[in-house]
This record gives sequence, structure tokens and C-alpha cells, in this order.
Amino acid sequence: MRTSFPQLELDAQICFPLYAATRAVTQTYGRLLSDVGLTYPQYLTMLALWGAEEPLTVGEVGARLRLDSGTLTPLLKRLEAAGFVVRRRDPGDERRVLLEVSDQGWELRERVAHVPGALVESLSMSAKEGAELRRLLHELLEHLDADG
Amino acid sequence: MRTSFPQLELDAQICFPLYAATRAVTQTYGRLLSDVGLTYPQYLTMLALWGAEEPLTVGEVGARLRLDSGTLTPLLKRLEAAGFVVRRRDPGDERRVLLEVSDQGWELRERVAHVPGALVESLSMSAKEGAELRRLLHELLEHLDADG
DNA sequence: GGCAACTATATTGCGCGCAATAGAATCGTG
DNA sequence: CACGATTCTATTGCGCGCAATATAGTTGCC
Repeated sequence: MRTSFPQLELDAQICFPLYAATRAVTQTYGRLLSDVGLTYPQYLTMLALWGAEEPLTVGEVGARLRLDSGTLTPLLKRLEAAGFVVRRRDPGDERRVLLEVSDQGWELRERVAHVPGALVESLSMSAKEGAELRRLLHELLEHLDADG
Repeated sequence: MRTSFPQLELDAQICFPLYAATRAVTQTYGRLLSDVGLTYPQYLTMLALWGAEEPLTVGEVGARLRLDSGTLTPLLKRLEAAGFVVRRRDPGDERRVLLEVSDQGWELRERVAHVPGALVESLSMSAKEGAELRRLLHELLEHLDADG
């Protein structure tokens, strides 16, 4: 390089490993999920719906996944088209859309129950390192939420 | 939820914090880079070109960033349209495209020299934690490269 | 009740990210 | 030299991810 800018080295930063690792993990999930016809963001959305006590709204899913309606609306329409979710307006507040997991959606849950284990296998990380990584990522998220 | 699938909890996994943290970091970069008209992937591409001793090919940039031509070709055309990069076929091998940083591209480097520092500031992570996070992410990448 | 703020979702536009494919140039082998 | 295999970039198609905007429904205040 023409002059020295050591702070601009690719590998010296956290940003690039984070970016590359996320894409690698997404691809690994993609291979595990292609059988059942889900993408990784669709899988995360189903996790949110499966984990809720009752039907969530689009906004509630967005709050959990940190995604907005521009991303979620078409994604949810695809999940509905695939038969995993039913979307209907909340009769009590017609602005809101309630997302209900269909019977087929509950069956899907059993078909992907092996996925987290398979992924942890692929990562081949110790439980201790995994917990540490999770802790650091949560910390990073909190800082960026506060003032990032 | 209807039945218990503890392994399917959103926060129990590494995947979701990784996914959310990456998007948060990308957004933080986006705010820092919007002044100069770069996106985050464009910035990473410029880092690769700035850091090379001589013009890189599309494939060489792809190897460094782990991106393929489907992503890079249009991205590089946008960088060329913005005046930061010159693309030309390698006279010695007409299959390859050489990517040269323009004068304007070198000037850009000085205008973003503050970005890594500003980002580290936003993360408000200790140097020790940053190094640990980087180490864990590199490890994760290696495992996924090998058999993921 | 009426009307202005506010809220929730949908739409549009653009830039990735990647699989699949195409097309051109080069290489290797006979 | 010929020709099939390989390499390199470009193209196409689709699904995010997000800013900006639009639209419909609700609430609060008078």
C-alpha cells in the first residue's frame, strides 16, 4: 500500500471476522434447513412463533428478531404460502396482523428439532467457548443498542 | 408453546446473537460511512484493495472477503461509477479483471481513516474482550471452513 | 362526534449474498 | 495444431435488510 494505515487492515478489526462468520453460519444453517424448505431468517421467525405462548403480531416478531415490516411482511407471506403460518387481522385492532402457527407449522418444529444440535456439531466449539462467545455478542449488542 | 423443545429457544443459541450483532455493527458502519457514500461491503472491498501491494483481480478480492462474482461484479461497478476504482481486463489474461484504486480512491482512504477508531468507540469493549471475540470468531470460521 | 396525532402494517427502491448458469479465454494433452 | 477440460468473470433469479413513504386504523382531546 502507498502509505501506512495500520488501523485499516482487514484482519485487525472485529468487523470482518464477525461479518464472515455470520455468513458462514448462515450457510451452514441453509444446508441443514434446505430439506424442509426454510431459509435461515424464516427459521428464526418460526423459532419466535413456536416459542410464544400465543399468536404474535408482526411488530412483536420484529421486536424479538430486530427486523422491520419491510423485511417481515414478505417473509411472512412466504411462510404463509408454504403453509406454516396463518396471517389474519386482529379483530380487536384491525391495524395488527396476528401470526398463528398452522398444524403443518407445528409438525415442522419436530422436523427441525435436530438442527441446533447439528449446528453446534459443525461449530465444534467447546461449551465454555460457546458460552463466552454468546456473552461477548450480547455485550456488543447492548452497547450498540445504547449509543451505537 | 405446545410442547417443550428447549434447544429451539432463540436466546439459547449462538446463531441469533451472532446474526443480530452483525446487523447492528453493519448499521453502525453505515452511519459512519454514509458521509463518504460507501456501504459497509464497499468499504470492506476498498480495505482489501488499499491493503494490497498491487492491483487485485475480482477473484483475489473474493478470496479475501469470501464473496463471489455474483456479489462483487455489481458492487465493483458501483465503486467504479463512484470514481474510487478502475476496472480493466488483464492484458496478459483476458479472463481476469484488474482492480486499481483511483486517485480519488486513495483520497477516500484518508477520509475514512477515523472509522475503525470510531467503531471501536461505539462497541465500548475492552481491548482484551475485543481480542477474545476476534479469536473466537476466527476459530468458528476455521471450523466451518473445514467441515461446515 | 370530529379531527389531529399516533400506531401498525404494507409498499417501494436499492444494495447485498449466493446458487445456478452462461460465455469467453486459457491450458493440457495427444 | 486441435479440442476437451478448466479457469475467470458476468448474468439471472430470488430472498433478505433497511430507509423512506404510504395507507389504514386507533386514540386523545376538544
